[in-house]
Amino acid sequence: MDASPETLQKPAANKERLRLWIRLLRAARVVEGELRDRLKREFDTTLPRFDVMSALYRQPEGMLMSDLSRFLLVSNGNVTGIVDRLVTDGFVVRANRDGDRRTSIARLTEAGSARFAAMAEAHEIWIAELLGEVSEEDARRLSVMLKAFRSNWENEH
Amino acid sequence: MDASPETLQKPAANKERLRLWIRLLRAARVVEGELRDRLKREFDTTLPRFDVMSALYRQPEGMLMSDLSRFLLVSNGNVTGIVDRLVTDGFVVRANRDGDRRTSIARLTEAGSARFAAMAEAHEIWIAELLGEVSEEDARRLSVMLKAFRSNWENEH
DNA sequence: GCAAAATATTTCAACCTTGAAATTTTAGGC
DNA sequence: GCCTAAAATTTCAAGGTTGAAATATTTTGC
Repeated sequence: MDASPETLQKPAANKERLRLWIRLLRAARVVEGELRDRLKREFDTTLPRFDVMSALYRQPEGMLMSDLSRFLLVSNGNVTGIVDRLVTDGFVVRANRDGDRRTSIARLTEAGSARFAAMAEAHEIWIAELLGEVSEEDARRLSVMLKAFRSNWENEH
Repeated sequence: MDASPETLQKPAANKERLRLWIRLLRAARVVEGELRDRLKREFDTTLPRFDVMSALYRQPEGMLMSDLSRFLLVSNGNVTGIVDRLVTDGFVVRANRDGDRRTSIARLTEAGSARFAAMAEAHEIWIAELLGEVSEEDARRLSVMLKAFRSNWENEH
């Protein structure tokens, strides 16, 4: 029926979307900033390190560097640096897959796994606290909406 | 009535909040990444530069460095660097307020203002495109929710 | 008036981030 | 079996980010 491209939609709707984006970004920054402070204070670590450990925690057998960067939506070079530092700290080890000497599989050490478990527990409580005023119903509705948004995006790109 | 702290809420609700946070963060990263690419490609600039210019555009008489960093939710030192580079590029100038030689007011030059106007126009179209599948009604509802979240946060901190 | 506290900004080291180039290794075409 | 293309990662320069220390200036208390 309506074949006009997205940019020719009702102008008021586009203003509303812009407002939504700005507020979403600010809310995300507020929460991220608070999480960063707490991770630093309580566990002497950073959000990027937490993210990497979180990804690895769910894959005990480890992840390729490229899978890690794709999953986290960051560049390859970025992951290299973060993993390097986690290795230095003894939380992650690198191995090769099969006989392929190009690949590098990162996985948590026991110390890394234990450390992440502690952080994840605190993290969940922090989020519950920070998003405490969002009702369960709102959270569920919003969450579904965002998942749909992501799926759509993935399919198109 | 119920005086239990946020962390003692219904566990299922907390899981739902955690899921919401993770999805919100990922959605924000997808959109931010796309905006970064386009700003780089079309205007040879960065998101932080865009943010600073956006803030200054709304205050033609300029902003204190500290107001800028508070508004953008970033550190003081951060703003110093970004403004330095915008000054080098001829988009921003610094001045002193009154006789106070501690303060530094940054404001857009004419070139900066013209450049931002062009970027803002493109930016609005991009957001309309990227969030095109969010209905106007959803956008409004979500937007109100996020504003309430922010207001609450500001009052508590 | 002056010393001390408060205010505004900058500087700096460490880390994060990207995108492009370089490196190393494997796979494919012939 | 080679040679070239493809794949996986690392390296690197430039910029972004924080938090703490340093600098410069103004205000306050006395």
